[in-house]
Amino acid sequence: MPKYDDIATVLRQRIIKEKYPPGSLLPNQTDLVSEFQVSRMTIKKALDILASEGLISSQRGAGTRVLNHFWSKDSSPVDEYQGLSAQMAKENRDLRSQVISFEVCFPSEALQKYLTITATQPVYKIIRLRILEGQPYIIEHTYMPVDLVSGLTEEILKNSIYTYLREELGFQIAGAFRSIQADKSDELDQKYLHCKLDDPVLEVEQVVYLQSGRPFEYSRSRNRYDVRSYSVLDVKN
Amino acid sequence: MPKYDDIATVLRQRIIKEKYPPGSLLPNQTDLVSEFQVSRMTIKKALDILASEGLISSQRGAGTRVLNHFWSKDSSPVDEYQGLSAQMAKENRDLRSQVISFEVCFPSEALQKYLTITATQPVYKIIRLRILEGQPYIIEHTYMPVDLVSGLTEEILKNSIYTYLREELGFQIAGAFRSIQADKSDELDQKYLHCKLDDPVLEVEQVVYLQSGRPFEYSRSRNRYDVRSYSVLDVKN
DNA sequence: CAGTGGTCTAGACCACCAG
DNA sequence: TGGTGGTCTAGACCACTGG
Repeated sequence: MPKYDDIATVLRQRIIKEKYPPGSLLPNQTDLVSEFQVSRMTIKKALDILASEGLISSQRGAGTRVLNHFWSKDSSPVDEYQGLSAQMAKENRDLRSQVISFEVCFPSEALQKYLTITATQPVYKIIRLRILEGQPYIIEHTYMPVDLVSGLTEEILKNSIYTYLREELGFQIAGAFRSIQADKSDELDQKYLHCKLDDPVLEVEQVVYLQSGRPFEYSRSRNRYDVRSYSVLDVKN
Repeated sequence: MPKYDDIATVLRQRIIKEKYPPGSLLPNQTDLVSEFQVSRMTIKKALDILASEGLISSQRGAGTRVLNHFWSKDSSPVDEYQGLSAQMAKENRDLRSQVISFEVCFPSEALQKYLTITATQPVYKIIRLRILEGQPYIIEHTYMPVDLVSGLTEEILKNSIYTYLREELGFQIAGAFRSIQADKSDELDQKYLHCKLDDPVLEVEQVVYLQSGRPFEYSRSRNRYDVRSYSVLDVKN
């Protein structure tokens, strides 16, 4: 673990414990250099991490201040996605998956564009209902190219696709591009999420990329509107 | 402008023009050092920028690869918010604002928590309809502490609050915390956004912070579900 | 194993903000 | 004007990947 991560962790704790209270100035970078016995660039990197977490904000000439936050805990960060299973496991919550359908087909034109494949490269088409602590939670429509993601079984779908991809296939994920919108509920939503006819759904569309640069998943997650919201931190510079 | 920004701009252009095609390796960092005649740390910073934009992905031992994306342009990045006026002005789109109500009141308990103020500190309570190219677009419910944001007038509300805050009051914005959810439309939405009874809305809640660490705005933007979606780029490391 | 990217240093200069 | 953070260098060592 890099030094700047350790230093960021120490400083983060001080901010949380209000040793550096909201609105106050942090010690200047030269003082932090003396305290941690590292070079100033390393201190700067640690501060950059905290700034990207929205904890502090630095200004030339002035100093580095602790920001003063409220943040809601029941919102899921939209940019910390390692698969829903991993996210819920981290919070020790019981997540089950029910496979609604599991097929193979040729991709539509839109899907060809998303996954950068041709019309004749087959894709898995998976629909799963995710059940959180006994309550219907999300319907996921997932598409993956068969040549890339081989050997999927119902058994894997019932557990975690992402665990399989990481641990069995050695996938390394570079990131994802997501789009969030509201929609009217469709028949599937009503049947499985127990939405009422006029209930809206919150839909998250995503394309996920490997470190090789290849997209390997396109999915649409349809969330009950009353149980889930997404949060984003927007930090300048 | 820092050197790393210039270098990032040059490399970004090469990626866009496919001098470095999707999936290919970039020249290694030592080669880039020779080409640009800067130190390796500077090259690294330039590459970090491109990585944070989702254009490339680096791996120890292997190299730095160009990612292969498609991304939709009709989605608004959720983390590039300088106020709606500024955003639309940049795209040369005609945005008007109709003031639905403009009052002063004491804050609710929730609002006290969001804005870190007491029950007796008055706040502006503003409801505006934003009209894009003649079409009703968003209803914004905005709350700001009167002691911090002084001198608001209807005239300012009809144009851009953010321009006023930046240019007249000298506000420097550190960032914002947002939460996105779907909701059923209420009477105001139906009346002003011309939603049908069973149309959903996409709601973005946000608290915006100054560089001093103080929150100065809490707002809820209610968007017609069929005209707007938000996009997020999620990059690992 | 050679080659890659990640980290780190000890300085230096500069731009900016405050009093 | 003194103190702050932002940038930049020219090296160095290390961890990891791939053949």
